[in-house]
Order: sequence, then C-alpha cells, then structure tokens
Amino acid sequence: MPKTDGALTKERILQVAEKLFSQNGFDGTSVDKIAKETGINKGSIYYHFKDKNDIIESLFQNIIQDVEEHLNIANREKMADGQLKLEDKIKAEIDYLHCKKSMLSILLMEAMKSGASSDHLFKCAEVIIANEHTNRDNHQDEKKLTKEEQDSIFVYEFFTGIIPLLSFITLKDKWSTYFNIDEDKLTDYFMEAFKKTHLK
Amino acid sequence: MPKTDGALTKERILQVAEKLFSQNGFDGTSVDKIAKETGINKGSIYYHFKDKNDIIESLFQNIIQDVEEHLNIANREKMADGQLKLEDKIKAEIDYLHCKKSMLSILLMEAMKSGASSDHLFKCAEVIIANEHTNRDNHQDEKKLTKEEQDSIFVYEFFTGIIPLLSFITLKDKWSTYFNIDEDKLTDYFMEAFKKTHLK
Amino acid sequence: MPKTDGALTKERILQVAEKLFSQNGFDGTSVDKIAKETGINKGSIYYHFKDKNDIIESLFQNIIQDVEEHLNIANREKMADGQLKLEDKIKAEIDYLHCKKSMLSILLMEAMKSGASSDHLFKCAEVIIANEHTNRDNHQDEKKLTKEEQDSIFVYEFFTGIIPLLSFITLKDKWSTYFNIDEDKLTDYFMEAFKKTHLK
Amino acid sequence: MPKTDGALTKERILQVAEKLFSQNGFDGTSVDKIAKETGINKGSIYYHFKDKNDIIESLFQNIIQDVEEHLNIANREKMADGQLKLEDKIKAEIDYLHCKKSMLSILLMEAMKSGASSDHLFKCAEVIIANEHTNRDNHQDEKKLTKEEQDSIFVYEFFTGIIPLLSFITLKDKWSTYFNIDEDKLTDYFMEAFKKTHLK
DNA sequence: GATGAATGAGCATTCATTCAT
DNA sequence: CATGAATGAATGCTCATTCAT
Repeated sequence: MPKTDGALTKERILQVAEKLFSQNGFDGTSVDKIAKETGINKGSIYYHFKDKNDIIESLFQNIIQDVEEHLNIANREKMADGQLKLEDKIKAEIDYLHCKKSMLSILLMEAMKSGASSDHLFKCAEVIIANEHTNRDNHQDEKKLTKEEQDSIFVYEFFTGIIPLLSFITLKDKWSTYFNIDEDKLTDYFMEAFKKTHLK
Repeated sequence: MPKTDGALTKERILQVAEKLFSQNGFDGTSVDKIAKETGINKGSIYYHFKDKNDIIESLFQNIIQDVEEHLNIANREKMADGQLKLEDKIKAEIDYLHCKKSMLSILLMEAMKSGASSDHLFKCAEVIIANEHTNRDNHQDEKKLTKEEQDSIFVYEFFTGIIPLLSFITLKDKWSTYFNIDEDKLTDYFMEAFKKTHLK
Repeated sequence: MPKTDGALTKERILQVAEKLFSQNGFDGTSVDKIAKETGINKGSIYYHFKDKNDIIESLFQNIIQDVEEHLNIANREKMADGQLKLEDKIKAEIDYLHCKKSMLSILLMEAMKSGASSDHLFKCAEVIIANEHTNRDNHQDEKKLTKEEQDSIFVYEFFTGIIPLLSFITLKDKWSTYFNIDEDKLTDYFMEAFKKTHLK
Repeated sequence: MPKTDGALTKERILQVAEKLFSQNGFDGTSVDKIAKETGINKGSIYYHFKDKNDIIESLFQNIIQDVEEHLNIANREKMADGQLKLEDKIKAEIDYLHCKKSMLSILLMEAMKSGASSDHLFKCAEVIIANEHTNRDNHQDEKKLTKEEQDSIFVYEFFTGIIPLLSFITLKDKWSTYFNIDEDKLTDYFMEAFKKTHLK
C-alpha cells in the first residue's frame, strides 16, 4: 500500500473541485486553487485526473450515479411507506437535492453556455423523469405512450418541474438575502407555488 | 443626435462580448477574443471600459433598461388592443425573450455561481413581476398586499413563471438536438405545459 | 511610434533564440530562458510569435533567405572577379557558413529527429545545389539533364559536399578540443580532404 | 547465464528509449513517455537508471561496444573471405549501420548541440577509423605516422567518410520522401557518390 | 479615440525525480 | 524488483491590464 490512499486523494480533489466550481464556475476555478484548497500538490491532481475537464466529467458521472441510487432507494421506501403525503415527498426531494446543491449549480451553469453541450443536465433530468413515470405506470393500466406524448411529458416535467426545483435549490439563499426573507418561509412559499403549478 | 464613432465602437464591443459571454461564459471569454472578434484594438476596449467587469456590468444595465422599455411598450399596446388572447401574449413574450437569449443565459449563468451575487437576475425579475402586478391592480380594487403576500407572489412568479420561461429560451435549441424534436413542436409542448401550470 | 520598436524586439528574440537553440537544441531551450536572456518579457515573446515553433520557423525562413541573398551576391562577384582560385572559393564559403554556424547546427539537429521533417535542411540544400549548377550550365552547352541524372547529382552534392561542410562548421571547435588540434591546422586538413574528395 | 527479469527490463527500457530519443530527441522525450511505451513503471526506470541521463549514457556505451564487436567480427571475416569486393564491403557496412540508425541519429543530434560535448560521436568515430588503419598497416610496411599525418587522416576519414555515411543512414528515408526517389535507387546514387569521393 | 507593444501574474499541464510499501 | 503516489520546479502559453505615441 502506498504512502497514502489514492482513492481518498481523488475523492478529496473531487469534493473541493465541486465546491469551487459551484462557487466560481468551472472557468473561474484554477487547478492551482483546487491544489491549494485541498493541500494536494498540483502534480498529484494531474496524476489522478487526465486534465481539468476530467475532473468536471467525473463529477458529472458521479452525480448521475448518485441520483440513480437515490431514486432506487426512494422507490423502495415509497413502496414500504404506503401512501406518503405529497407534501412530505416534495420536502424529502428538496432535502435530497439540497445536499446536491453544488453539483446542481455546476450542471446548470455549464448547460447554459450556448457554446457547450447541455447533455449532462439533460441526461440527469432523463433519469429522474423516467423514474417518475416508470413508477406511475406500474399502478396504472399499461397504455403505451406515443413518442409525441412522451416528448410532451418530458418537456412538461423538465421545464415546469425539475427546472424550478433546481433553480430554487441553487438560488434560495441568495434570494433570501436579496429579498430579506427567512429561508424557511421562502421554502414554504416555494412549495405552495410548486404544488399549485406542477402537481395537480 | 447621431452616434459618434466612439459610441459605435462601444456598441460593437458590447454586441460581441454578449455573444461570446453567452457562448463560453464570462470567465471563459478573454478580452483578447473580444478584441479579435470585433477587430477592435485591445487598448481601445480599455478606453471604453474600465475593465472586463465593466463590460458585463454595462450589458446587465442595458438588459434591464431594455426590459423596462419593452414592458412600457407592451403595456401601451395591451391597452390599445383590448383583450389580447393569452396564447398570443405568451407567444409575443417568448419572441421578445428569444431576441434577448444571449443576455438571459449570461444573467442565469452568473446568477448560478454561488460565490457571486444574483442581483442582476433578481433585479430583472423584479421589474417584470412588478409590472405584471401593477397592471392587474389597475383593474382591480386597490387592496394593499401585505409584505408576506407580495413575497409569496414574487416567489411564485419567479420560480414557476420566469425561470421556466428563461430556461426554455436558453435551452430550447440544445433540447431539440438532444431529444431530436422539431423546435416548433417543442415550443408548442412548452406553451401547453406553461399554460397548464403557470396560468390558470 | 510605440515605446519601443517591435521589429527590433522581434529581431532580438530571434538572435537569442538562435544562440540558445544551437547550444541546447530546440527542446532543450525554454521560452523562459529566451525571455531571461533577452531581458524581454515572456508575454512579449508571445506577442511577437504565435508559439515557440513560430520562432524556429522564422529562423528557418530567415536562413534560407539569407543563403539565397548570399548566393546572389557571390554569383555577381564571381563574374566580376573572373577566375577565382578554387581554394579561395571554398575558404570564402567556409567563412560565410561559419557566420551561420548556429543556424546550421539547428537545421541539422532538427533534421536528424526521425519523427520530424527534414524539409528545412533539404530546402536549404536545394537552393545551394541548384545555384551551383545553374552557374555551371551557363558556361557549358545546354544539355538538359534527365530526372535521374539530376537526382544523382543532388545526392552527390548533398552527402559528399554540403553535409561534410556543414558538419565541419558545426563540429570544428569541439573536434579541436577533443583531439587537441589547432583550429587553423584543422581547417587546413579539412580543406585538403574536401578538395581531394569533393572537387576533382 | 540466463537473463534475469531485471536485465530484461533494463534492456526493454533501453530499446524504447533509443527509439523515442531518435524520434524526438533526448530533450523531446520524457521519462513518462518511456514508461508508458515500455509499460514499465516509472519508478522501475529509476531503479535501473540513476537518472534520465544515465539512460542515454548507457545507450552511448552500448553502441561503442557494439561497434567494436562488429569490427572484430568483420575483420575476422575479411581475412577469411580473402578479397571481398569494395562494393560489397560498403554495402555490408551500410547494412550494419542501418541497423544502428536510431543510435546514430541520437549520436549526431547530441553532438550537434554546441553547448554539449561531442565526445561520444568522436569516440565512436575513433574506434572505426583506428580499426581501418590498423588493418591496412598489417599489410603494409610499418611506417609510423607522425601525429600530424594521423590527425589529417582522421579529419579526412571522419568528415568525408563517416559523416556522409551516417548522414545518409539517418536521412535516407526522409530524402526519398522529399525528393520522391525510390530508396534503392537512392542507395545506388549514394554508393556511386561515395565511391567516387571517399575511396580512390 | 485608436494602436502597437509591453508586462507580470496566472493558467493548464508536464517534468524529472523520490519514496513508502 | 515493481508499483502507485507524491512533489516542486519548470514549461508553453494566456490573461487582464497599462501606457507611450
């Protein structure tokens, strides 16, 4: 076994990179800063990652995997719990997403660059939406959806469900400062609005 | 008053900067690239703008001003037109925002950096929401809203109205590529979803 | 006019780069070293040259141009001087090449890398050989050479004329140290050998 | 004595290093690349060699040893064969040198750096030239040569014999590409030229 | 107003080398 | 012997910014 465990080092780099990317953007974060903040030598970062891009790609892969795992667990729990109240379900979702706040803002920021792909954000959304509808279909009679119907649902779920949710997560604290509102109250307002619009 | 040469130069810089910032982000765009793409000498850019930040700040100011002007005009037209159909109103709105696509993506990207302020995005949203409700109030009896009611409305309008709209504008083309959907159809789906959720 | 003259700066960079490249090879010379030795800021070097390769390419272009000019002048002088002794002609040639020692060693070193092209060396040789034979042809009856004859002459001139000459220029001083021979004597030996072999 | 694993590893490193050095030069080749191409761990390379320089020094030692062995064998064969035709002798020589192409280009490249020693190239040449003249002397009456005569012969043999030969070996294929000549024909041309000049 | 040139700090990346296991 | 990990200096290059003309 080497002096230190490489896997741990790699994880530390990812942790710190996630934090810094979400704070200042990918382009606004230098590998030097990551090195300084992790206390890990810059050369070591390049031992573990091919280049700076490899770091953010790793983060993207991790978040997608993480979301998938979360959904699996959530599905199982839902079955066990029987009828969870809608309110609680959303709150749980918000709580989970809150933990992933940094990654979500990175995902959004990078997706917004018109000169880059939004694939990672879309892929992530796909996983979530697909899951939701797989669940529902189990309980309903199995009518196959046309491609058009499915597209329509995706658009609906993404732009009026996922996007508001993610935006809220990433902007909540700055909103509460700017408009001088207590964060809990803000969450209440948002949930109210979200229920009114997205879930009928 | 005719535009002086200087004013034209300044405008060209802003135009190109807007395009590049929206393509690659503020941090992903160097002043060199702006100089090269405008064909304007780098020194000249620093004659017209104090520093790189001054460029984006100018853009932010312009977009807010532009939105305000747009709303004024829209208000006047609405009065003239009498009862414009809701559908057409949204479509007009989407068309207008579409022209401002670049600025909107810049606004969103910069707002997502957790280490920076989202003030410009919020300010912009404030203008739009305030306008909407000023209009409504004119036709209703003037019941003053409590701060809490107003906060709640703001949250509602922003996260379930403005954010979906802006996200749609900025992600539309990449969505249509990723999911292989015709852009017009996509717009239809979105409008359907938007009407279903945001406007009852 | 700017603070300093850009053309002069560019020339200084080329001068120092030539010296350092010939001392330590292209890959053995860092742009930092060039900057330090010229006293010119590294950023400025990249203002004048696109990249490190652009520096060596400039040097290659210059040497070819320089050789062409030298040949033109030499041709004119030869005509004026009538029958110059062979010995003096070679000596003059060696003297000229000696001034270009640095560039010649760069040319040779880079040509020897089996993974890179030798085009610059070949191009340079082409110019010299072509010149020599153009001269001769003027005085002889104009019999056109076949491609094969020309190829054969080129090979002959290059490998038994130019290459020994260039090698001698670039290795002379180190030879004189290693074998402990006076440089002038060494030159005599070489000229003897060269006359014996290359010029009948 | 069978080669130990370690000795095999060392040999593989040398093989690959030779190839890479000849392709991109010593300074253009990193230890990382050698490690990657051999598949041998970088740490292991430093177990077998004190530093990067030790690798090239080993190569230099090996080539000199190899040349010495080759000459010994060649000498013995010559005696056995009686009067081998000159043509065949040169061809055999070219064939042998061709196998050593990589090392020869390394030898030449490093010797051309004016800031480094050419000792290895000179040493190598010394071995070859000394051999040639030892042979001759055996058949002639043993008149001792003065230092001056010997120097002169060395210069002659090196610059008009060895150098053209080595240059031809290292530049042949690139010459044939640049001037679009068949390699065999090229070799014929060269041999013609070489016989005409170096061997009377 | 505009331009060419300069500057120093910073950037992503690679380097030769070391060392505990 | 071999390996994975680490390190700090260096490398090629870009950055935002300045300034004399």
